[in-house]
Amino acid sequence: MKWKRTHTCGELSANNIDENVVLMGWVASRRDHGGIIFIDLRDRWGLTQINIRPESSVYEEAKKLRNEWVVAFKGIVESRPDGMTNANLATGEIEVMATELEVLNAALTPPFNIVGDNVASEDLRLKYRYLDLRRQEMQQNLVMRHKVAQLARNYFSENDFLEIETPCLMKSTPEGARDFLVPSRLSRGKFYALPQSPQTYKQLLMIAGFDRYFQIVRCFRDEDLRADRQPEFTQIDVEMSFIHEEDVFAIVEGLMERILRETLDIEIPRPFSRLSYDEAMRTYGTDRPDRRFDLPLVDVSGIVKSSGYGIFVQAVASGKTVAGICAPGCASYSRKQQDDLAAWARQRGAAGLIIVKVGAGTLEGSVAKYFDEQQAAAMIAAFQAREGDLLLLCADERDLMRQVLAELRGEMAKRLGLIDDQKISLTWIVDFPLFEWSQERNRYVALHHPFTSPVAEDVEKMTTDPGTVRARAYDLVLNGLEIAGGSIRISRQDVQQKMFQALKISPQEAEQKFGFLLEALSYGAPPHGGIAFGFDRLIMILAGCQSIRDVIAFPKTASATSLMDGAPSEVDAEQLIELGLQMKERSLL
RNA sequence: GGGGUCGUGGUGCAGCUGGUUAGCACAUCGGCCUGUCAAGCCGAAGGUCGCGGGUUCGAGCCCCGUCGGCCCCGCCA
Repeated sequence: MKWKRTHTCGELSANNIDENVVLMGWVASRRDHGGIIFIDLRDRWGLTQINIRPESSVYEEAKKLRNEWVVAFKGIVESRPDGMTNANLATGEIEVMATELEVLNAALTPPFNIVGDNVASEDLRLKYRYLDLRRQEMQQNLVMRHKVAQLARNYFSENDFLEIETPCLMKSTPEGARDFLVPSRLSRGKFYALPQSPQTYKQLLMIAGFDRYFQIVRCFRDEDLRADRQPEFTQIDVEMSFIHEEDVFAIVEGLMERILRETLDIEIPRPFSRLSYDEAMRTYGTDRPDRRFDLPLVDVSGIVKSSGYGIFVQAVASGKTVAGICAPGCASYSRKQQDDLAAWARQRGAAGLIIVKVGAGTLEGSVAKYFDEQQAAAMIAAFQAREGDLLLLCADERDLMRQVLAELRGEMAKRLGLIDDQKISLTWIVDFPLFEWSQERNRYVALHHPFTSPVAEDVEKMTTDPGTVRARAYDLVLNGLEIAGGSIRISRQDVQQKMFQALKISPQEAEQKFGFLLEALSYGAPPHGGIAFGFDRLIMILAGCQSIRDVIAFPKTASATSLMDGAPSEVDAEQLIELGLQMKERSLL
């Protein structure tokens, strides 16, 4: 490299005219007119047009340049002739008249286009991730990610929080997600686990007196992937002492307010709306409703049980629920469209979908005749339906019904164009139950995690009636995605032990797995609580991406592999020997 | 573990109910062109259709298996 760069490719303007400059970057585009040659030089700050005239001493060499070559140009900033400016480019008023050129590195023709919208398939993008990341869209996503991370750091620091790092090699814990295990060489036969979250550490930091902690931290869960789930992901982890739920809400709302203002220039009303878990489940069928649109679930069991429609009557009699949503203006759906919807619902486990058209104050369609006038009016009132609407009804076990209708609600909103993608909807979900019955494990499991505090007056019921115990937990839902979740923690040892009991964790196991925490709780643990953000998901929404992979520099595929470097891979026999490990054929297990 | 979907020149896609030399766009290479900005025009090269097996006179197209990408269910406190 012969010269020192004087400017980036995004900063030259009319103010720099006549200056001698040195730019370095990648050839984004080459337009060879036979005489004059234009090169778009690209770096992460932008694009600058280089002008090479036939009389230039670098003309012959410039002819050889190809896309993605790395080059340095020395030249003079000139104003573009009238009518030749490019308003789409920050540097569009000027161009650099090349006087000297140094090729810093030639490049193979890339396997896909870096510029333009002919986007390659995702597996190819992942294999050549370093090329994919050159694309403007990906650069913008990672800039957004940095901005929000930086903003969060500043915000928490200004609010007197300390960023403290916690270990990546920790003790494996039962409950929750499957751990990634790391074999120990020094303690042969033993394993570390990578943290699913720094949950216990941040609680120990509270006990240590580091009131107001935060950390932007990598977490690991060895579970199957989704568009919004990676085996390693990042949390903004927060914990505070001597606080109540409201203190957490206030801090988080302040952060979200600032993030939305400074990234999307959106002002959001505070305080954020709140919805109890029960109400969310009743109204939307899910604990993370997308409230950018309405379309509520309406339980009409009470109305239909006295109708003449056998399916409904029997369903209600057998303890099932009949509920539905009202699809506005869909009465014009053809028989086929209706059948398709029913099939769609069956595919998701519902027994079917019963579809009723709404006329002028009446119900129409084959089912309508089973409803008398009064019942029909009650139905229409319940759904606040109008003529031309379509009622989509489901008769099933409550939880299944909710699951199906929640999905149907989202699907119909999409089809009807009810989702305003410019809109931001933030809702706190509160009043979660502490436990959830697990059919599979035949015991209660923690809905949130086993360190979540019960509501004080429910502590006694932890042993007698766990299903009714309320948790001091909360989630923050953004446009139907859970972006943060937290709780006030258990800070008393006796309550923590009750929790383990309720989860059928024996005192021995509790001692073995969580003895350190139980002991710590007995050395003066302050009341404390906090929250953790799914940082990648947050960025995904802010960047308008459909997948978390697009906001992670080097993500894994759906089968948790890295197509670029080939991880995971086999290791040398010697490495296994050192660790005291031996591979077994799957058939021998 | 299960379900769905995709896999065609370097890339993105098309390929009718299975039937002659598998199309298009971009990229690449060459030529022309002094003002373009994802330059333009002309021309060329480049694929046997992820892989294996099967059905058939004949398969990119049908069937079975397998590998890989993506989406979903289970799972993810």
